[in-house]
Amino acid sequence: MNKIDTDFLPTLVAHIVAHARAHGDKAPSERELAEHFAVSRGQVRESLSILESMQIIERRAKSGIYLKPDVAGLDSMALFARAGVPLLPRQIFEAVELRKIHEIKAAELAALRATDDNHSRLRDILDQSAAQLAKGEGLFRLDGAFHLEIVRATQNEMFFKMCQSFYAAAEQRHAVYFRKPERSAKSHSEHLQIFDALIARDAILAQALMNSHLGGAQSYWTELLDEQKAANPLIPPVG
Amino acid sequence: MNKIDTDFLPTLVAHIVAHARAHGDKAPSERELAEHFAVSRGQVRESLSILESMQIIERRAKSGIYLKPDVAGLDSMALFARAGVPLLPRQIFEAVELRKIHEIKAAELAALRATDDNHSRLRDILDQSAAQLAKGEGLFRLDGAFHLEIVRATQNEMFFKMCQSFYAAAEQRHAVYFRKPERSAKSHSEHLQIFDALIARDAILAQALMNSHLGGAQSYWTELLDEQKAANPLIPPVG
DNA sequence: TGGGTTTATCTGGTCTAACCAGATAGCGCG
DNA sequence: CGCGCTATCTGGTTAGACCAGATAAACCCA
Repeated sequence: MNKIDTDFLPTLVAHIVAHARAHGDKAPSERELAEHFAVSRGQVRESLSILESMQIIERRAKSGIYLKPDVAGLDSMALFARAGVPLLPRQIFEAVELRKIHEIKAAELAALRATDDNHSRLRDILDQSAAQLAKGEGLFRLDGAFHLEIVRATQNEMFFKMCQSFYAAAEQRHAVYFRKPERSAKSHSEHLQIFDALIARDAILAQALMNSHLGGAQSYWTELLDEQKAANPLIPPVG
Repeated sequence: MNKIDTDFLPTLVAHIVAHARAHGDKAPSERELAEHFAVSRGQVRESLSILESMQIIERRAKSGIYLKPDVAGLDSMALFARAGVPLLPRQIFEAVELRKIHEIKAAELAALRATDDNHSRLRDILDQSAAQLAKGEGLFRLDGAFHLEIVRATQNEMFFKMCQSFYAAAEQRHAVYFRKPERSAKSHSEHLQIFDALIARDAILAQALMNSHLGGAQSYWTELLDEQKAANPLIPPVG
């Protein structure tokens, strides 16, 4: 029973969100949370202080804990994803847009700066992807790995960490996306093209290829969100 | 004595960093920290859990608290800045590069999406800047405000929050930069040009102007870091 | 019945005092 | 000198208590 379980935070978030939805943004009290999860109040307070630092909740002295309605940070998004809390369409749109901005530039920089090590890591991922496709399985994790490896090749650690959060937050959605086999195949062939551009150190081409590669994904999400909006104009207020 | 003072975290970080520097990455024990800051161990643990969630420290059960040597996150950078802990040259380089990537794209999107409200906010800032310059004072905060307002005009909240962290982390360095009056004047005139491009909704021009505007800053930092490196090849290991 | 006031309860904020068990270092023995 | 034992330290975790402001329920008066 060492330390607090690493997935206690997501569980806590899920619980708080569920409760807050039904009680006007108000979360259960610290004492209630402690009892519910069978831990001490101290443990709960530690976790809550993290959530507060992420701007997910607000603690009003002597009043209660309130779920903030406008979560937009990178880390908090990833946490919500792990907690299984759906994001607002607006948040997905913003995240997809940001991801595109980042990765297009990453492709350019990667073409210029990638080391042999970066190249071989990318090649490995592509090989695994090919094998996966041959077995009739979707890409999913390998897709994310490929994209992140490109960001790593920019040699900018901060860049890499930021993009990691994007993928952490989008994991579930990507899993859904890659359920259709033809998407995996298309993605893979585009990855191969991008890889060639990186090897050739053609920054312009790499950038352009990444642009169209991600453009497909972006329009996919845009259309999906439009459909959802049309089908259900009442958007649930999701932190 | 409500809650924990909002600047307790920076103070704690500064203390931990100072101690860890001298003791091989090892921070004082929780009990020592509690005594030093005259608070209970619970308070210390709450703060430490936040630092751990930011990847600034590592808590090894029954062993101690260790300062992580490779802090690269956005929030942690901002916290270090508030704590007065200098960043590694590499981190500054990375942050400056990322900031440039973000803001160039922001200028483009802002040209396309800025509302009348965004325009008038920008105009206000420029007016204040002109007044400040007329009084012979440097820009500094108004420079950051202008840049952030452009990001806000992209209508992408997540984008805005991310860039806020950049400025929080860079505040001190910007203060130094703008000590030279001619830099404020140059910056202001470039801001005016960018503003005109935004009003004209010329995304291409806005992007290009922002590129050269930030290019100046980037080369400034690059040169400065090169000088430092030449003068002191021994780079202090700064979280 | 309506409105204002009193009161009892709840809540976060904070502290103290423990216990546990593994990590760690110091000591002593061989 | 090196090995092993032991006392100490450390984070992890809990229980219980007190404070004072926020909150809402109960109450009372007009």
